[in-house]
Amino acid sequence: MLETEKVYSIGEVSKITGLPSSTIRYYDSLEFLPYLQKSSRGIRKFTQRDIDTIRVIECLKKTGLTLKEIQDYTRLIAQGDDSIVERQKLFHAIRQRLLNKMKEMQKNLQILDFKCAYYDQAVKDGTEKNVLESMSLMEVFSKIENEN
Amino acid sequence: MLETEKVYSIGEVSKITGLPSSTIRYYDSLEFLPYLQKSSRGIRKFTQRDIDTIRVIECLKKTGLTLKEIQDYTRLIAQGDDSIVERQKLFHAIRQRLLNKMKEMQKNLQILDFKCAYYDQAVKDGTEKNVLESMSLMEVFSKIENEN
DNA sequence: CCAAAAATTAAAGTTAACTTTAAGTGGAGG
DNA sequence: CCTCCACTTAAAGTTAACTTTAATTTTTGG
Repeated sequence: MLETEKVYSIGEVSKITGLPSSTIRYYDSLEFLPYLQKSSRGIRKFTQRDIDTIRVIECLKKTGLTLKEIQDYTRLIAQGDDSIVERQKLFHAIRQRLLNKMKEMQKNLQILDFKCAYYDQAVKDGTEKNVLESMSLMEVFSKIENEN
Repeated sequence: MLETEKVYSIGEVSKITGLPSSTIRYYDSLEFLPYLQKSSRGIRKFTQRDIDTIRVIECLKKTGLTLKEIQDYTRLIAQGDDSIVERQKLFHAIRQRLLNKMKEMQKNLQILDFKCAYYDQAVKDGTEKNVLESMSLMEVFSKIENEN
């Protein structure tokens, strides 16, 4: 029994990933899927590996990479082992980028915590007037700055 | 001694916030700065309050709100105390949105941790070939799923 | 075997969020 | 007074990341 890997159509991959088929085709046109195969008639045949690649692309997009940057990365893949050091550096840099983003999110959470507390008080009072005097956003900002 | 609050020019605010003047004007044109005053000759005079507003706008943008959504919020401000309950709800929802985003970032960090470990090993080996067999991204994905 | 559903490409269109340009005004320093 | 710099508006231009359209072809189920 020869092990034949399951292949997926673009429609199936669309359902699995939640991305429209047009987007997946668009990504393919940017050469984001270096392992993707096509049938003799030109129909795309996705394997689990291609789906994983799409998931990684989504991850990279979420950490703020542009499609141009992702393209640079997938082109490195196409170069094979010659580019592994470069790709190693790249991923460590991207990881750092995400950590910075997460730190920023923490700060934004503090601002939103303040805003929630502010409006909770305003709703209790029935007016903003008194809250404005007793709670200052500036204090939150300088607190955030000084955390460093 | 009457307390006169310091006012800033658009150029100063640009330096403080890191946003181009054109962007600040653009935000003003979208009515993002409900408290902003202009001189008799039409020159914008920013107070600390306006700068704080810009900081909050940046925070909202970072948590993923569109300018359209931010506009909806600043229009609520213009309605005064009548809209405080709505604004309270809004900020609690935005806060939840940020928390979800932060959770997603955690997942993305796990993917990037895997990618870093993968390439660290590949660089050690001098090739990807063996790593491909011993480390599977799919395991990371299913682990992430099952964390719930 | 045939109709319907799903796939293909190339090219044009869309949207959000700015950014630039053009033409002009106002105040500060020499 | 003159020049320069920072400010103004309105309108046009830009860019990224898709999305839609049109015209075909392929695959699939009865």
